[in-house]
Amino acid sequence: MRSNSSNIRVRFAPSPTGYLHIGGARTALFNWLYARKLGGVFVLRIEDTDIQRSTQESIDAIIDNIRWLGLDWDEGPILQSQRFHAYGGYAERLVREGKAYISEEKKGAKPAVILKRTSDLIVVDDLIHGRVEFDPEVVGDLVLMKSDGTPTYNFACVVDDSEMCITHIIRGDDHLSNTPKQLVLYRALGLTPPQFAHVPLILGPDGSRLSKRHGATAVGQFREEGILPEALVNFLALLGWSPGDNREMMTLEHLVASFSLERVSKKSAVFDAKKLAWLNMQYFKLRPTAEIARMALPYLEEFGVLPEEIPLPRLEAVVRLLGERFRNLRELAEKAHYFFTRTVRIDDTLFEKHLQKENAAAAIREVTGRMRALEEFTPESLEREMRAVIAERGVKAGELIQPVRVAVTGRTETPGIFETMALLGKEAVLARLEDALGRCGKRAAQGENG
RNA sequence: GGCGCCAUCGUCUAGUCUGGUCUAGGACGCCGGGUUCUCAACCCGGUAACUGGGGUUCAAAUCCCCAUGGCGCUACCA
Repeated sequence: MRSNSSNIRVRFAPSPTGYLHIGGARTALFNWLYARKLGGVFVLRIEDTDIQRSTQESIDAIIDNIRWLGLDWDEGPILQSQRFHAYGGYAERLVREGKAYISEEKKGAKPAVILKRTSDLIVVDDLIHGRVEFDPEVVGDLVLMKSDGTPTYNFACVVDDSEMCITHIIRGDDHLSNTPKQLVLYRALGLTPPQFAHVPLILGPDGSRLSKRHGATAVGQFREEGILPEALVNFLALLGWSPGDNREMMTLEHLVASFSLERVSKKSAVFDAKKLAWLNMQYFKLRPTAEIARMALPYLEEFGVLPEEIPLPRLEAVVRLLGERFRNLRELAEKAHYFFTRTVRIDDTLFEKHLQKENAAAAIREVTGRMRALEEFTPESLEREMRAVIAERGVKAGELIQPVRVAVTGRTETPGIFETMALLGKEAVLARLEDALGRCGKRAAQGENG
């Protein structure tokens, strides 16, 4: 546990009924930033009172992803299910004091404990929204303990937050309507409520609350795509908050230094995947090549390249050559895998367009010959030979380079062709050029016969 | 339906509290140009917003009211 200079205590309390969501991650981040900024304590509490839907797998995944984001906690994880004993006493006390009553016996089930309604105006003093008033009638009678003997969410939440001495509850806007219920509970229990800060929701591009139908929404999915944690954290921080000085790229340290609840927006924010992609690219620029190469290894597998067929130094050279041509690791693998395969596949339309053109075969045949004679297979020597052929035939550079690019890589967009071929190596380049020439010949023969 | 929250470029936002310096700034995206063997990256340029209507005021993106719209909550789920 780290030393704390304030008595601020915040918590992140996910319910383990699924994976860690983008919205949850941002709530966790804001809580963490607040605690770290003010020297407070960050508590991780797992709200697993819904035993039907809560799973251990989900708990593990949530914890794993919080760590991956670079966040840590000072206390917990505390499982609510381990605290079932704590709630009954409070409920009994409220009954004893005449503030709650026991529901009518339903056959076969235990009676529920229900808090009687109050008539006092309920005022939420929200750190982000300011003063919000609620008619106590919207709360009505409140179930505390359900017929199955477990506490309701709002009751467990209040008891836990109080016992854990939580001073600030930072959570999603969707809970603002829950707050009057909790306030009523604090009042009934004679407890001082914590400060509330309701942060805006994260929306999908269509303006409705972000959900699965908008595509990737779980932290784990972004992780799998090859999004860097620092990029995701940075992006999330900018959703509903800004430093106010036009800064875009910020590390966790920067965020801690400049974070404040006063600068959190009231307006919900639309998740912009393109901006995330851009940020991710920016962060890739800051990562050492060797590190990126190591991270890319498993992604190459998805393209049928076995990790043992990938010498790390060679992969590093590929990553270096790729430069800024990828926005996530999956994209990197997609643009790198042809460096590791024996042959390339060129689909018909591509072949048609670039290799069936007038004189393409003849030109390729000529460069192939020149390359075969090359002692040194370097970007310089390759460029020299290619340029010679280009000059000789009086064509534009692209007219030779594009067909060669397609023949050698199977795609129209690659890093510089000379560097690409040099890295591919003489043997592979010649083999691929000859494959292409063979296919040209076959096509030509077919054309003549048919 | 009831209750609540919110409202600046397509998007994230600065500016609103403490009216004038805002002919509204930055970023992503998009469009155009440069560079160039393609694609990126990079550099230059451009596009584009104060939801509407009433007030208050010498002055309103900023304060007030109403309307409209969007979202959220309306469980013995969390």
